[in-house]
Amino acid sequence: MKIGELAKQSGLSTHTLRFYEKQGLIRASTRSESNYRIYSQADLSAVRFVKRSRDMGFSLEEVGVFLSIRADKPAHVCREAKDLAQQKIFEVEQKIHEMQQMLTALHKLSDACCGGNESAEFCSIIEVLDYTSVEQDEGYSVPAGKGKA
Amino acid sequence: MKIGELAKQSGLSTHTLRFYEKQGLIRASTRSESNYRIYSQADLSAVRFVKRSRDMGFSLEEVGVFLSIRADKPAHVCREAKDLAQQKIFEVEQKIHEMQQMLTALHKLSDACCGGNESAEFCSIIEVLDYTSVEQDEGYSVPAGKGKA
DNA sequence: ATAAACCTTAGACTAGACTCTAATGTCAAG
DNA sequence: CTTGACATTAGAGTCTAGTCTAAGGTTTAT
Ligand SMILES: [Zn+2]
Ligand SMILES: [Zn+2]
Ligand SMILES: [Zn+2]
Ligand SMILES: [Zn+2]
Repeated sequence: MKIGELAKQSGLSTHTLRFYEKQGLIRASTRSESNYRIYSQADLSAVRFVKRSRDMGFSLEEVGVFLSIRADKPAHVCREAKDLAQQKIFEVEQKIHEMQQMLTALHKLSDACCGGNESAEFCSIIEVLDYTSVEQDEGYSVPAGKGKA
Repeated sequence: MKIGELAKQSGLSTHTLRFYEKQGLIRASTRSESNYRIYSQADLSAVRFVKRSRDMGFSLEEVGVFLSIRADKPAHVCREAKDLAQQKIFEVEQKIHEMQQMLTALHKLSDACCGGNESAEFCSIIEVLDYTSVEQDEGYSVPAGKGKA
């Protein structure tokens, strides 16, 4: 099949497929007389392998490592693959944690504000973003802010 | 204070502060005779406002909106600020959800593999990444894979 | 007076993963 | 035979948020 068909079958764009080739990830097993890329079913499998890996959060570089393991399994050991997976689990957990921290802060921010069409003069969101625990030399004092504003 | 001092006080680099200025976010209220940026306490507050907003996940563009609300509160309404906050909450929740999906998939991937120093010939990680629900025309069948490999 | 430490500018570079363009060649259908 | 869809290449552009460099000017301390 040609690149357009592979794009359809894999859910990636032709641009992306050529880009992956340039990155050394996947290449067509043959070329036509007119130099068109001709892909086999095995090529399609490889592309899907790449896509699945990407969907799990692996970078293109990491996918490259998986591909080279896949290309010559006896030359590699399980540990190589598992290390990558566990490293990725760690990274994703870290990011989830960061985002959950953000989310907590954002909820506090949002909940304090009425969200109405009134002037933002006493808007709690701006106040909270503005608040500095130790504010000196400014004659500025943090508003009490009991209600939503 | 000069930019180096502001950097210390705010926890941002001088590079970043000049970059923020170029982005139209914060500028020194005055310049010295020798054209050095001279920042006031109010400038420091603004920079901290920016930093806090960034830490909550807002983009520089969004921070710019917050800053303009902050700069002229009566000209704005609470809804503007709250919309931004809620939109961000939505985005962060989306991302957390995606990452949790990834995490589930990654755990499945990782748990199936022994992680040992044996050949990756039957490595479950490669197998799982390779698996395609509907695989035809290839004489290829998905391995049973009961054990960790 | 001279070195260290600071400041200035414009602009280039980084990462990651695409995404698109231009200029040209090829192929199938009407 | 021409039109339109598809293909080729090298290389440039996009996005975000910095990060760094070069080539110089200024301030402070010794
Ligand atoms: Zn409000
Ligand atoms: Zn309000
Ligand atoms: Zn394994
Ligand atoms: Zn194993």
